[in-house]
Amino acid sequence: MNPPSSIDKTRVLDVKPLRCLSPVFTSPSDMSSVSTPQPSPFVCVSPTGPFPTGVSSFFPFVAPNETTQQQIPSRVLPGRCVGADRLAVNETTSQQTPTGVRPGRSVGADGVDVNDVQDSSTGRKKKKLNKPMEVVDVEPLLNQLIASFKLVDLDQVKKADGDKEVVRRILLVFDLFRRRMTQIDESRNGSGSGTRPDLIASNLMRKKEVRTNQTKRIGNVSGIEVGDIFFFRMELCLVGLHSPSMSGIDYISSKLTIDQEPLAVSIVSAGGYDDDGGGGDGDLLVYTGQGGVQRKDGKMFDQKLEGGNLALEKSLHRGNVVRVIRGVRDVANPTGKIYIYDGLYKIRESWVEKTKLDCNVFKYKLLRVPGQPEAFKVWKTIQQWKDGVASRVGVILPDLTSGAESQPVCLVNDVDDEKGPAYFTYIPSLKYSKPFLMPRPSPGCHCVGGCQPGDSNCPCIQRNGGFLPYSSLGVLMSYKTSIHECYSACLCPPNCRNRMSQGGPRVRLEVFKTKNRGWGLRSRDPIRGGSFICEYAGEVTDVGNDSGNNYIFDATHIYESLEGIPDYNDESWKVPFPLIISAKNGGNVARFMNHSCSPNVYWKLVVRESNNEAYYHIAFFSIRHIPPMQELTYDYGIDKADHRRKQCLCGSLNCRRYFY
DNA sequence: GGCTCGTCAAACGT
DNA sequence: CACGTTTGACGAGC
Repeated sequence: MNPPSSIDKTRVLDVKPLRCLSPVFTSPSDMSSVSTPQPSPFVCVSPTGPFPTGVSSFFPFVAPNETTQQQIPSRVLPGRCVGADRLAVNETTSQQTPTGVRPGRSVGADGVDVNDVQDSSTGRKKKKLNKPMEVVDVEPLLNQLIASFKLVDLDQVKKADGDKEVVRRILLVFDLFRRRMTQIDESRNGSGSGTRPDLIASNLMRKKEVRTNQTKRIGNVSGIEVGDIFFFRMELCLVGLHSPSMSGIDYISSKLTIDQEPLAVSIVSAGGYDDDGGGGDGDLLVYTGQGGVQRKDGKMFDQKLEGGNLALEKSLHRGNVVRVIRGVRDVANPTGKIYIYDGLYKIRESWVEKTKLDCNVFKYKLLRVPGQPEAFKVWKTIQQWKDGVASRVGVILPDLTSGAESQPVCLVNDVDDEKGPAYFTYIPSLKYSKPFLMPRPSPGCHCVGGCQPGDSNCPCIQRNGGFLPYSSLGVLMSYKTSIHECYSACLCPPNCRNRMSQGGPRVRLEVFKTKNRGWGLRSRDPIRGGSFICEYAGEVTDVGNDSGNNYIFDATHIYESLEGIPDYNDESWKVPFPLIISAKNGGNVARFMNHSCSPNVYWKLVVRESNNEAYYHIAFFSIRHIPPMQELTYDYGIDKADHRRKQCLCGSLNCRRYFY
């Protein structure tokens, strides 16, 4: 490890990173620079088509109830059928067992109803007093997501055998839908009602046959790479990596194999039994067979050679490979687990062991097939760095922010001998010379204990359409174009949930030297889909023709993205002025994020309002779950002027070949 | 096909 | 915070 004092940052090499942006004003003539902001209604520059002002082509996350429709009368929600189409989240349980409702579940006037939305014209509250107050009509929402991600009527081939694109879109729809249901649930019941949004989402998707890789196969599953991570068992089911919702062993039924023998296809090692994760390189796994435990009373008995145990035995004798999914505890969410696809293993031997309680259990020793990309091993290595057991090669600086961020950001180069990027000043946030003036003053909240979901009186929640935009885990749940965070006029503490982008990165990021794209950004910690990563810090500038500036974020670029969030295309453009940020002289980790045509990160507009001033910030969020050490990239968008483009080296299948 | 059963969930409460 | 409680979905097997 190099002590920071040994590095003279002013003497590091000045190498231009491969991220040359040419900011160009494409704004209409009535737009002026930041220095003289117009207190006029927001101008929506639509990049994709002539949308009428204020009307988006797609807006999936409108709460489909009457009040919302009144607020947006021009918006018709197709396929909406009150009654038959309705999904009852709590309806069945509360009606079937009206006396057996658990505490915490809102069954009446307690809690805050979703439909309890402020009427903007009268200022009065409207409350839907119909009996099924607990019913949330979420199915149309899912239908819209399925449509917008082109998953309607998947053909039989795709259902049986998927590809990377289908897998990605299915996982995206699952997580977007699940997060939105979590948001609705929290707003009604505070910390949540106990319903399982993950189960509801997967159940509905299964009914609609929005799933893939249904054909069980031995070996890798198309569209899923070794090292991919998952946060729910249901995600494994939907993409065909491991189909049982709970059981640890997946196998092909004896009816479906040629010689009537069951064959194992995948196992989940998640700590339910006394498995041995194996020391050393992490390519060994001693797996315990299933059964032998009575779930009701915890009694133990002998395991039997049937079901998954028999399938593993048969796979051993045939020498078949088995997919291994390793479950680890999620440090960021101790009640949850992360499932890592660790690739193919071969069963080497099996035996029967006596447990402490004198019961027989089956044991299977599995060895990882060599030549596969590292997956679980990466996790082990990172843990060893953390524990100080293993030292890291190529560390140039342990923290290039010099303490400006709460999490240190390591500077690493294990590729060549370059000693670091060009000198710059680390500033953690965006600098404005002048705020944007609001046409009307915007009050701060009085949530001394932090904004709480379901508090319909909180002005910050109202500005976000009646919902807190972030979950308790800090995951983005809102689909609105812009997020309105609490700011200086608010009485809530700095750790308020609605200040997510103000605390800097929460994961341990590192700036590293890529093989062919200059410096890049990645995370040592796993990142859940929808997590805040960092903002784009720098100085707001109106200099759009500084060709020597390689560190520019330009919100006036066209951001079209098929794999992004549905309303990513149009509504993100509601910046009231052409926002261009220069991070040339000063910036944060975001200035190192490279472009990709198939990115894993996207940005949203975060508005911080204080009385009649507004500050617009660019906040980056993960599009999907990102395994540790995978490079973080976003789509730089397209410059309409079509000049100064650079050759793109992102390497994705749908690469546009250039970026700006 | 309907039914039962068992299963290395996930969230919340204590 | 490790453990129990609660509510579950899925597929195998009958």
